[in-house]
Amino acid sequence: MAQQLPCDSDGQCMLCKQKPSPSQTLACRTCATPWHLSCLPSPPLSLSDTHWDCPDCSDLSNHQPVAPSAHLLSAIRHIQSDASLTDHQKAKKRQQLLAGAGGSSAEPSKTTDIFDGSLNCSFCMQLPERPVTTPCGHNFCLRCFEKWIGQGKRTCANCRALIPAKMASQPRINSQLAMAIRLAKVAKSGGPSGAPKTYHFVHNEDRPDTAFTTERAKKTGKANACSGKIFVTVPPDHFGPIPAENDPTRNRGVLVGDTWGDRLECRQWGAHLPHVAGIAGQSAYGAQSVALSGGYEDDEDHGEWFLYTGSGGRDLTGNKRTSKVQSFDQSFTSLNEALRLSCKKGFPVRVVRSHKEKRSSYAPESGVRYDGVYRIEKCWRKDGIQGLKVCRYLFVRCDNEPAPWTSDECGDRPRPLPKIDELKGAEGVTERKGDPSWDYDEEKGCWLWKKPPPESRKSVETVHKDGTKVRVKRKAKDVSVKERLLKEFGCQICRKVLSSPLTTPCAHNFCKACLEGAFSGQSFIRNRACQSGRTLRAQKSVMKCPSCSNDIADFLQNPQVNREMMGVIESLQSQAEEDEKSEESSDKNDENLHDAMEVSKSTDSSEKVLEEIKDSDLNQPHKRRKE
DNA sequence: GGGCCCGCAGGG
DNA sequence: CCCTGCGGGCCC
Repeated sequence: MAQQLPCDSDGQCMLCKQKPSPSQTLACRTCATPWHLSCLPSPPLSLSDTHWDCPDCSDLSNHQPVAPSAHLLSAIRHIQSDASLTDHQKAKKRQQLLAGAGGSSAEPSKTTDIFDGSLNCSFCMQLPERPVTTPCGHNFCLRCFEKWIGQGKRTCANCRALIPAKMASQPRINSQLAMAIRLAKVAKSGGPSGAPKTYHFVHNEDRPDTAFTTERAKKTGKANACSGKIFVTVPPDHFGPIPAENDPTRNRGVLVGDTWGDRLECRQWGAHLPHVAGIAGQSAYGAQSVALSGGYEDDEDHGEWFLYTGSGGRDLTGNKRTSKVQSFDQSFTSLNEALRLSCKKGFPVRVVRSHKEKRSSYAPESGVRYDGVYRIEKCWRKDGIQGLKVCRYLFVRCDNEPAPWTSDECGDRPRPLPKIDELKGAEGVTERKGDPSWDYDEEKGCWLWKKPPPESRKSVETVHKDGTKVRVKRKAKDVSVKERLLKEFGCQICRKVLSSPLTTPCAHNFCKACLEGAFSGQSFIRNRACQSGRTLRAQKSVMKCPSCSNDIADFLQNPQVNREMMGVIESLQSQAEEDEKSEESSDKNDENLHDAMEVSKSTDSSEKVLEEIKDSDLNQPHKRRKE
């Protein structure tokens, strides 16, 4: 092994004898020793990675009974950063690694079998649920750990090392370990031919930083900076997850667990746009996202559900942007009303958590993280901790991707509402009116828009390299719903409205039956035993997209029906039927003004549906889901 | 760590 | 145009 030496007390590298610049220096998270980046045998992927252990500390942890998956994670990171691999190859390598099969690559021969017990919770002896990791490198379930601390214990149950007071009072979930366990479970259950899941890793290194400061900004850095370019193409008032289709730079969308350094970077990827405010929304339209950043002491975080506090009531005199002290009652106006509207309609609300929330175990250790969509099940007002009225919201998670802190392989299922004690003293309790727009479909096994998402009231603005701005406006065309249904959702083989649509990675849509028919002469599902590169290539060469001739052999290996698209088609078809009925009735009663109005309303709403869908998220390769 | 206070973004 | 806002950097 190459010699490994850190910097000395003067900051000079003991290996190359040079004094590296701060940007070339990396501090170990465990012992805080600085290291010269370019003298490290295996430098971390990113400078902003604050979870880096120096070679001494990672060796140390390796000698201990439990290695907190440091090697495993660095191996995973290495695979993910290998630009020569396709996503599919990466997935395969990860599976090999996590299943303990050992890598064929020159990568660390040291692989950790996650199921060998070494990572287990010392209390329940199972793989930790919501894992927390002590500085001494032992893992526990959050619940088991809290129980232990609740008994007044302050030492590690495994090695008796002292647990830092900060960790005892406020343990934080090791979401990297949660993810590693999740991936390992997938690899194990999926077997060698298991589908490459849509789980992902965050590459900090490919995150452009284009925030800038103007002449008049007196403070340096991002304190008074202008926002950089918005990379995603969803309109600013877009509800719900941000799909791959609206992510032209990466073509992957914003995925649960994506983490950014600060609110400005989070903004650039569209997860939560305001760079100070905690709520994004419009009082007459709804709220799209919220940030949990610890700004309001009444907040209460339980991961899958949390109690959120509205904004306002603060004294901002003295040119302040935020304040700890409340000086007047909050009311359901402005942003608080926007949240209440999202509650009534059952819209999905994106949630980001910031490291600045110190009282939550579910907050990320650093930066701002996207945790998926939640619904607001109820809202009300109550007397806040400071004695004045605050608006309150019960958020419950309803995302198709698993939360960053869980090792469950699948996303949320509808869950019973938690019991909220403070509802007893609440005033103005508001609940949903009618069926929620975003809901769980038992048949399809996922969350989706049961009602069409609200039509965007804004345009998407793209800024070209030369600085010119282009506005992409929506245009309403006077075409029947039926006609446009065919146009937007027609199979590219049979030219009829898609039935059981498959969306290829190249974003072309076909009925399942049509595409299967097109390849009926060949083995449609590749033989599981035939995985050598040669066999693969031989079969690949004949499996091309009928529309664009792109190679779709990988996709055809396990094609999944685009359920979201299917849902929208169904909803549109029923809209079209309704329209037809309305037209019939209006033909009969065309002297009746009221009926005529109803017709125009109805047509209007179908138009809205189509407008929304046009710029929306459906034409993306379908993500795989658990059954 | 806590207090201060700035430009910016967006709602209305 | 004015008001609000769960940031962020700096100074102490």
